[in-house]
Amino acid sequence: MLIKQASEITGVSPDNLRYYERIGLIPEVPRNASGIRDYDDVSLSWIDFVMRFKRGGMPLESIREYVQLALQGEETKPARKAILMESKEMLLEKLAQIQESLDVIDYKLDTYDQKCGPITLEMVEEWKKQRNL
Amino acid sequence: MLIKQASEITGVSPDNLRYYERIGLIPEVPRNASGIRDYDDVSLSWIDFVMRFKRGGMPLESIREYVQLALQGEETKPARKAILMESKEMLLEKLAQIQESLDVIDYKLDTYDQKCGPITLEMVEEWKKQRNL
DNA sequence: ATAAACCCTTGAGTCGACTCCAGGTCAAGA
DNA sequence: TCTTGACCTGGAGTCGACTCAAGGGTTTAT
Repeated sequence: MLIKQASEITGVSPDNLRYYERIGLIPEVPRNASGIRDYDDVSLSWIDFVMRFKRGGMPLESIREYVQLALQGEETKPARKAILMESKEMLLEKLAQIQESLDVIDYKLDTYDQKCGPITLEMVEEWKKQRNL
Repeated sequence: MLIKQASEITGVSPDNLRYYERIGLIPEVPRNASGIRDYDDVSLSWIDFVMRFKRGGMPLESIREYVQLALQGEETKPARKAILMESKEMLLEKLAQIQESLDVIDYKLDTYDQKCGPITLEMVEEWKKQRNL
């Protein structure tokens, strides 16, 4: 399968697919006789795997590290497990922060008619009270 | 309160506080007679407010837009409400994506001893089955 | 056999979000 | 008074993650 089709399936631009391969974020894709990339199911599943982490907000460097370890074989399992556990922590943290942002938004939306203006001293007091400061 | 203390309270570096003010992400902070920033509760609550959005992953430009509207008064309420609702959508989307990343990680961790190696064709098949592809 | 629509690599450019620096002001203590 | 340390501005530099462009090869349809 050519890069264009792989791009349509994965939603990643051809330029980006080549870029990700260049920096080792995804393993090298098989080539045909003329050196043109020929994506197969394995290539696609790597992209799918990697993009889930990327969309979760993980830095490409961490994902790259994981992928490179995976390509090196069995003896890198402990290192990979460590990365996964670290990443999980990071994502849980992110989840909590997004939840906090959502809380602020819902608060603003709920009390929209009263509270959407510039912040005033009274609002600050109310704010503090709500957070026990 | 001097910038250093404001920095300690908010966890945002002084350089960054000045930068955020420069780009209009937070409103101008009051100054003392010699032109030195003098943070008060209102300044701090703006920073707190803005940082919640930022930590949620919202682009600074969107936050800036909201803050600038809020500074312009009552007649910008509808626009601000729209931004909040848009942001909420975006954050919910992010939440879902992070949840997906976490699912992948948990899957990998659960079946660690069997599945942590390079991706194989059998794994691709299992993968597809699990996602009904 | 020529054009159109793909593909390739390498390297440069862009953009958001910092981060640092030079050169200068100001306030408090020895 | 002089040093020390924290502050100021404006601008340049950095970094991650793209994104584009130049220059060239290949395959397919007409």
